Amino acid sequence: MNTYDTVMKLALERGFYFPSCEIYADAHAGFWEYGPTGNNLKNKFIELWRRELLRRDDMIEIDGSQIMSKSVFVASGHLDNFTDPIIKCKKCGATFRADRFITEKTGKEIPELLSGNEIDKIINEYKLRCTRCSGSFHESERFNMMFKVEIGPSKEEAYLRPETCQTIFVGFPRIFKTMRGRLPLAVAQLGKSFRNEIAPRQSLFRLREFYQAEIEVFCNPNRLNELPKFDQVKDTPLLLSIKNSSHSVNAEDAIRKGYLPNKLVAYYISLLSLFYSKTGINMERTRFRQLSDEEKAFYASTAFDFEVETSIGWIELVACNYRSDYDLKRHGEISKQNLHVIDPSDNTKVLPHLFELSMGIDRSIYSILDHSYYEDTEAERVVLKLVPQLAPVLVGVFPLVTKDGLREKAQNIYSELKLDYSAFYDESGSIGRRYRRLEEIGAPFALTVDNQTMKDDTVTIRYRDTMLQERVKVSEISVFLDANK
RNA sequence: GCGACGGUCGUCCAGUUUGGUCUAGGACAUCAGAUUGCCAAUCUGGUAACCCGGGUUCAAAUCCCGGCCGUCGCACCA
Repeated sequence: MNTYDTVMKLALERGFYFPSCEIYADAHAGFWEYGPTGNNLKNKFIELWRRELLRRDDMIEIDGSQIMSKSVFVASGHLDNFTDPIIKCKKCGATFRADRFITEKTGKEIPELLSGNEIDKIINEYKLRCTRCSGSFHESERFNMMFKVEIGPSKEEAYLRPETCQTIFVGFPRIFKTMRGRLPLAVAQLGKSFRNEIAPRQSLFRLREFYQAEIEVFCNPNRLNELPKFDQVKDTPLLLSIKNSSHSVNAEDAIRKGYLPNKLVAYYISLLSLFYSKTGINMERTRFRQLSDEEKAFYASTAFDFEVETSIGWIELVACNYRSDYDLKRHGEISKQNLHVIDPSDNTKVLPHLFELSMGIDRSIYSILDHSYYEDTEAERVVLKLVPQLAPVLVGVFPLVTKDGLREKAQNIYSELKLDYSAFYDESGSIGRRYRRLEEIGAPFALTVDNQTMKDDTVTIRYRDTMLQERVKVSEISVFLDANK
């Protein structure tokens, strides 16, 4: 079994994640649920995100609505660009991207937004047939990857957001005013997004409903190098992949050598890198890869993907896009609102540009599990080497035996700890089995109450990775945990 | 969405070829009890599955059809 399969198995067995609606035969692909263990891990990941990115950089966080009106997506471009024209063969049912198919067969360059009628006309004109079975085609259709919803009895058209950032953009004027914003201003949001993927696959990787954590940095495009706080991160080591060649440089040199365009971009990429290095992901198996023009999203002018190498290949965890003024300009035009703000540093009116960090939470969670999974063949055990901050359970509390008052002593210790730490109590079976179960969900510490505890009020504390134990006074447990969490 | 292959306890697997002996078996996990008392020990007992729907048949886990899910390939991937 490869690591993907073993992680999948562990996820199912230990309650990390599992298919949504799985007891029903009509459950659809692309929907997954976090079980108790995975939910703890995800919550701790998010808490680390808040600490290492939002609080560190004084960002502000909002929580926007998942259903948004049609106009939002007229403005954002998703209604047009998120739609693919497709043609289906009448005979064998094969489906093709209409525009690509025509270009390939006729050599004709097709404008991206050709109407269905025009596509059908060209198909007839050139007598195009299915490449697989030579069948003729149905009339062309459009497949939109957004989920449409109907609002109220009149069924007004609206959509589930395909990316969380749109709520940040449309909320920007009020957020900026009420929070007395100054550029650059970073607004963050954690929430769900929805994409009607044609072929969702590989559990947490290609989902139809998924978590994003997005950070939108509103900035003055004329001041991208005026950023004093850049000095705090200028020595951050970065692995950059530019046009297929790798560069290991610090943030300052990355700018000097032209790999990164400016201090603002370099600053946030550095913060992101520092954040991920604290999640337990092996940073030597990551890279920031600059996207080619063909790979970039329709709104991005410069784009880097933060990628991580897992057992199923290199995976994009974060899209770092310089979106320029694309979004605010479009929302300004369509809504007819003025989205300009004053930059008090030179008293000019400016339509902010945007640099975004668009993080996939579910993929990050998988990557952390993938990099943490460890089979200790010598001790015949499976260990998730999660960093203590992310462990679903921080500490297990076990009585060595249940008699002679050890059970009650252990239960007392557990009661003392459980409000402040993710603690877990277990007295069933042998002590070794309890240790094994605990390390499979990545708990870094186990406390065991034994006979000596009753004499000197100390317990053993066992380290997950080394299996070594030492004694610590019951009164010092919190001190230990605080120092190691 | 197309194609190939697959879907049996929580997990992995046996049974499907050749319909009946399957009231579906095993291992691990899990629960209860006993025992031991610091690393998945032992013993006893228990819980627990044929993906869903239809068809053929005296009889379907097994054959047929449809759907759903999974893996892989193609396509897609803001």
